[in-house]
Amino acid sequence: MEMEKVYNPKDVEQKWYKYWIENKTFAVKPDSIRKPFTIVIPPPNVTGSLHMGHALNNTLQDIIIRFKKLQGFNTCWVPGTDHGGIATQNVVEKLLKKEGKTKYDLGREKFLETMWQWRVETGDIILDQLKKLGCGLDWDRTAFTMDEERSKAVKKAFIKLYGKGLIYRGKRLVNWCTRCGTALSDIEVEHENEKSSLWHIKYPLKNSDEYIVVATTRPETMLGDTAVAVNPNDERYTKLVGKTIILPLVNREIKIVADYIVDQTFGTGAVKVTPAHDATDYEIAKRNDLEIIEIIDTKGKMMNVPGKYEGMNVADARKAVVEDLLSQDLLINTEEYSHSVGRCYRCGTTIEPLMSEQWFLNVGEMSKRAVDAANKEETKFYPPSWKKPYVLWLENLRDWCISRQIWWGHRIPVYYCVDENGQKKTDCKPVAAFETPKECNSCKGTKFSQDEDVLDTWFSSALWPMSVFNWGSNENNEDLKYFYPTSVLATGHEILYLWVARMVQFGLEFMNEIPYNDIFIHGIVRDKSGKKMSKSLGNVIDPLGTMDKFGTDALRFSLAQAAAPGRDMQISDESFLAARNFANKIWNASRFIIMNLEGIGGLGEVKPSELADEWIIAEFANTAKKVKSSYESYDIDTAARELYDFFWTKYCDWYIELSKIRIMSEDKEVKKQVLSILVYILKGTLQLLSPIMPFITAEIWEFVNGNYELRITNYESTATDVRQIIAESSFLPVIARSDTDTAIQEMSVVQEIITRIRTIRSEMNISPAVQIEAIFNVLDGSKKANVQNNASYIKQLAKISSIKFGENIARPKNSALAVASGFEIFLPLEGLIDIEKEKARLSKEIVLAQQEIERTNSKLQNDNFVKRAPEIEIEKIKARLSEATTKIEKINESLKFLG
RNA sequence: GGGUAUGUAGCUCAGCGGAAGAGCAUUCGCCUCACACGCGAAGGGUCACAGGUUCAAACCCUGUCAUACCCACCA
Repeated sequence: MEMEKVYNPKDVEQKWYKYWIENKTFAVKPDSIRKPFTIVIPPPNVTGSLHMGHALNNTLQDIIIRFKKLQGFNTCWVPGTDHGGIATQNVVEKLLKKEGKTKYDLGREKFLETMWQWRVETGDIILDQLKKLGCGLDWDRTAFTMDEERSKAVKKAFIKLYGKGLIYRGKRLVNWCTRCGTALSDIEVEHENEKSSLWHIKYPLKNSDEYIVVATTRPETMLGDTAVAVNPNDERYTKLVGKTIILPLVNREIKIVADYIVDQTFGTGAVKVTPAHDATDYEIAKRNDLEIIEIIDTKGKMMNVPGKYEGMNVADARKAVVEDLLSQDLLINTEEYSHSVGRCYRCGTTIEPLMSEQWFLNVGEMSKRAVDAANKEETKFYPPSWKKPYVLWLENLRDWCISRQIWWGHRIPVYYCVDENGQKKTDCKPVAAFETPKECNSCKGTKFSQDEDVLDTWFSSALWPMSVFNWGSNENNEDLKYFYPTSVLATGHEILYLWVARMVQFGLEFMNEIPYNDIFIHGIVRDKSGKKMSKSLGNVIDPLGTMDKFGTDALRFSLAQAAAPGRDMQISDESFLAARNFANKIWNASRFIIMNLEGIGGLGEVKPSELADEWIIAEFANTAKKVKSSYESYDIDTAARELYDFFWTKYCDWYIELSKIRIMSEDKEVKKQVLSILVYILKGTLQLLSPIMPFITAEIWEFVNGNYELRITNYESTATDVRQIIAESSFLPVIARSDTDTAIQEMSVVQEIITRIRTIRSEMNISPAVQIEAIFNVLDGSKKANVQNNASYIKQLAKISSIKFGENIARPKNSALAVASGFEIFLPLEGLIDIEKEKARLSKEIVLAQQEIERTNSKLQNDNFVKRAPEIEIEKIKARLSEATTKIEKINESLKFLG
């Protein structure tokens, strides 16, 4: 079976993923010998289809999992999806709307049926797309936050917290989305700056001509004012505190109160207080024992207000109030003003703070424990800079509003004892339970109604690392014991608080143990111009399209290469193209080697026989070490770049080129010897690269091993005896050598010489077909042997016909000069040389050498440097100085010679 | 108001105490028996600015200025 000239990813990818699935390559069970390495996927919403953010997130996880597998860990990566609460309900509501229906037309039960049906039809799309990405997930463990097992976990967690008294119900000021018709938690509100106005309004004092001026961005809420507040230290208002105001338009009597929170410098220093619709005002009201009047209902309409305004929506009410104030001469001025407005993170509607009866979770103790864990480095951040904001957030956390007034989600498992008419019996205590209770504990009644609300979708997400291992049905099961705590959580920073922090809190609460040791925070994928990708901007790049066009490995490589921990990245076709070219380079280098394996009767031992061999083995050892430690610390970008550089520049451009002399050799043993090394380095590199580019490396691996007939064409499950590239503990041993540095140093001398000759060839426009002669005038005898021994390299790569060595050789006529690493190299170029060009070239080199002399001299003349710098450093500088001096000397001689 | 990052070649980014690097783009030469998705070579940078520490700073410290994101009870 021949390899194609250009790598064609499509067939290869399909074949291999199918093979992995059919052979259960990623299926895993607890194992008493091997250590586990576990990741739970950040479950994408069932609404979603794969976007670049998912592609990045899952590529990184897959890289980590595959690397750990190679290292010998029993790796487990659990897939799944999130029911996505409000977001998902909104999608289905929109579909209904197209048919001209609302969820109320269907009713709760029918609507949920529709939702489930829709979920069954579309919910797994994203999982299939993850397969296309090549993710090594254990599909047998696929979980869904609303499946039976996960639902059990949710109920169990709720009941436990309820039993501890940490969950309570209360009427509080909450964030309300009038469109979604539900309360939201504090972090589900997104703040955005918006241009608006600051209205200055006169509030007349009772029985007086005096008035106090308040400034507000929400004039319509004045209808619900129950006080005006000033700062107790504000001398302007000291004598007004305690006085009564007649609230305009409403004619209610309200008091002027003093409260420290009022900023004297803002506006007029006097604040109207609307406790029912503003968080600050609510606190002022609590401190000052003020009445709370609700004037906006859950639909965003005015209520409990003078008839004229009753039923108006907020925006209309604002206009009306402003007009009325104006006509009564109570509006002093309107200032342009920009302030931040809260919006629903799911639909963008302006949030209305209002009083509502909700379920809350007291998170005080859990937060403290999470902070402790972070401070003790039990949860460790990559990069560490995320720790501080994380801790700060936890420390200032308020109780979590966990109830939502939607239908899609986990219904709150609280049951109320009701009478014949379905009315709640106030004397009987509500019960939290897995199922409807049989009998009321206090009145022995048998009729119950379940709480109408559902839980915040993030409540079930917070249980994910436990619930996927069936914590819900059995706390002591083997999987949970073995895989929990998981090893690392990889995610973008946008859900650090929403999800990551809460998993830690719940993990500590229920398992008494953090859910993961490492928190790997990666950046956000941006477009070419640095903008966040979004549908509305029309700048999204579809990863599926990218995979089709450039190949999955190319997509993965370009994401990996850009994924420095914590940093956002810009992605475009150019980066995919570069990665695709890399894949093709790997393919062709491998193809070249594989072609040459034919007929050599197997490979031999890896035994270096000359400098290039020593050198590439040394370089590979260095690369392998760096790459492994980079994977280890989630510096995936570094690993990718190291491999790219090593493979392309060192392996292909130098080693393969140098090996060609021996590959073409008539002597079979010589050929075999060099191919053994070529294959060893190739296989080693493929393995190190396989976490990032699993498909192409797997395919080539089989070709190299000569297994491709078996594996690729009819790989039926019987072929399991052949070790795959991604088998556990299959890292090839890295040959470390004691003389690593010597080989690298000696090689660099040869490389420098080759490069300098090539430069001359290029600048003198000498066709590659023309072989030229080189004369080496040895300046530094210690380097002679090395270069002489490797003269064939110079001949091969610099296209030199013959090399002469000598001492005190004068520059031949019409020759070009290169001074490098202890040699003066003359290239006789009779009829080819352009004397003027040569002069210009040499003059330029002199300038550079001159600068070098100045730099090094000034250092050596600095007493402090000579006294305090380490010996090695001083030696280096001296060497540089002498090299530059020789160079100038030699070039000057030549210039004189040229006339 | 507080916090966190980031400012290095035209673009995307590495480097984080001892001579400024890569890829793409540009220019020149090559269809060299693996690859034109390629090979060889060249040009291109007061490493945001100002101080400081150090024999030595793109790298450490301080401040300033940009940019991005996050948090906050900006009426």
